[in-house]
Amino acid sequence: MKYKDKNVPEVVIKRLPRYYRYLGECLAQGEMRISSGKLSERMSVTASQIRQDFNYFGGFGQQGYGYNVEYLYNEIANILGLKNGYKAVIIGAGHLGMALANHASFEKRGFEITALFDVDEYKVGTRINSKPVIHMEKIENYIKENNISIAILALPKSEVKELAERLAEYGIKGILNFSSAEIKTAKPIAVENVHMSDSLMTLSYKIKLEEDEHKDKK
Amino acid sequence: MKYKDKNVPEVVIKRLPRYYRYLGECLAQGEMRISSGKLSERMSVTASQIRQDFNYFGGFGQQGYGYNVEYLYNEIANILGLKNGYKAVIIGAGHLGMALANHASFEKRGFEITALFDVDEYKVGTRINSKPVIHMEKIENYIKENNISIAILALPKSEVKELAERLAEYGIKGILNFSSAEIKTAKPIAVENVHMSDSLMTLSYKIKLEEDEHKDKK
DNA sequence: AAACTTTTGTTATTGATTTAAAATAAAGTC
DNA sequence: GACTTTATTTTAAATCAATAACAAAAGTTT
Repeated sequence: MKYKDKNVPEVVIKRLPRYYRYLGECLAQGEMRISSGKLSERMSVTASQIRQDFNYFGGFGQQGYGYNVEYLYNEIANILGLKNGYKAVIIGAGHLGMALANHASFEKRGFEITALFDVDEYKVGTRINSKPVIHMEKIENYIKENNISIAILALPKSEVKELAERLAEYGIKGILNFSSAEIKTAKPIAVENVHMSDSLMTLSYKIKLEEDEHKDKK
Repeated sequence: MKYKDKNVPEVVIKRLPRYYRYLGECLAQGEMRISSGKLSERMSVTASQIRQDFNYFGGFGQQGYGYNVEYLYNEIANILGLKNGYKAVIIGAGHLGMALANHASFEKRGFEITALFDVDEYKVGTRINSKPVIHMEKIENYIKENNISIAILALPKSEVKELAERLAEYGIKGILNFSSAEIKTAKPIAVENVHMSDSLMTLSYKIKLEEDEHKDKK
């Protein structure tokens, strides 16, 4: 049975990038092998969970030896599709779009950001981190002609909903959404949200909790 | 029993900002009351979950009536600590730091961003969205004198680990971390991570899954 | 104001995820 | 080369979270 049939829980998927990052570090430090126990210590998760997680995709380790770091690293990359060379565009060349265009880690993870899109005539025609800024009206053709899989949305909430619908029609496979808008398209596509202010609110809760606990002790 | 004693699951906390956003929209549209059923339809979660979630913090609704939108909205703000007026600084005045400084939603949610910090002499002394850019060497005093609770880290991974440790010592209560570094401080403080490239990897997985399912059908 | 409807708060049930334990296989050691 | 150790795989148990069910309370209708 291939892992595709196993219906891997979303929580497990969300842990994979973290494993991947850690293994990358191990690799950079020249470590050849690692056991679930060692990995567990460093990442402060249970060894049991690590083994279980990897087993959703078929065992990559060897009893008595552990996991071969490089092999495991590559396998996770495969699972995540990082070897597929997905191409992405950034929509919105404001501060956030620019920040994302300069964000090296996307390319480090195997994604290729080919262009930015904006409606601002002053920005169109310029380059950001060597990537061209193109006018929004050209996006349909661009996506179709260049086999773009991913749209990274760095624009205001108000414009996102309508745009997402169009992008799905143009054949975009997935959206990385930085706005606080909820995306739901007629043609269902993959969506991943990065709600920055949600994270700040969650942080706020944790701080408040900490403060309250302190107060109670008095 | 106060909700603080109930040990609310993290998953529930993470849903609160989303409820909060939705209720904000309802409020803006002048809706006075809403039932868990209605909210459930709009947000595509079960009504049961909504009621259960709110009940962790004590019932805010009334049988036969539903929830008063404004009251619930304010209660969630209280739970999340959004009324506490936490002050934050952004560390790193690069593209991302600038994007965050211009990101209106932080202030809309009750946080006050008072300054940015950087080591670049060309940036120090300027203003970004009317907030001063201050040299990093002044951060300790600034945090202590201005009662800063939150540090938003928008700088490279390599600098984050050492910095986080220092910030905890200076009395920072929570860190919103935009780098891929894992933060673990001697003095334990609240940390929330926004791993942008992790999200992209998760998205990649979903796209790949979709593509593979398509292939299998053939 | 009685009957009926709505809708919460709460308890019970089901399902998912995590942790632990047992079984197994490879690696290291003497 | 047999024996011990290490560490995975696999199965089972326990914990945690989501959903469903329902009694109680409030609102609505006649």
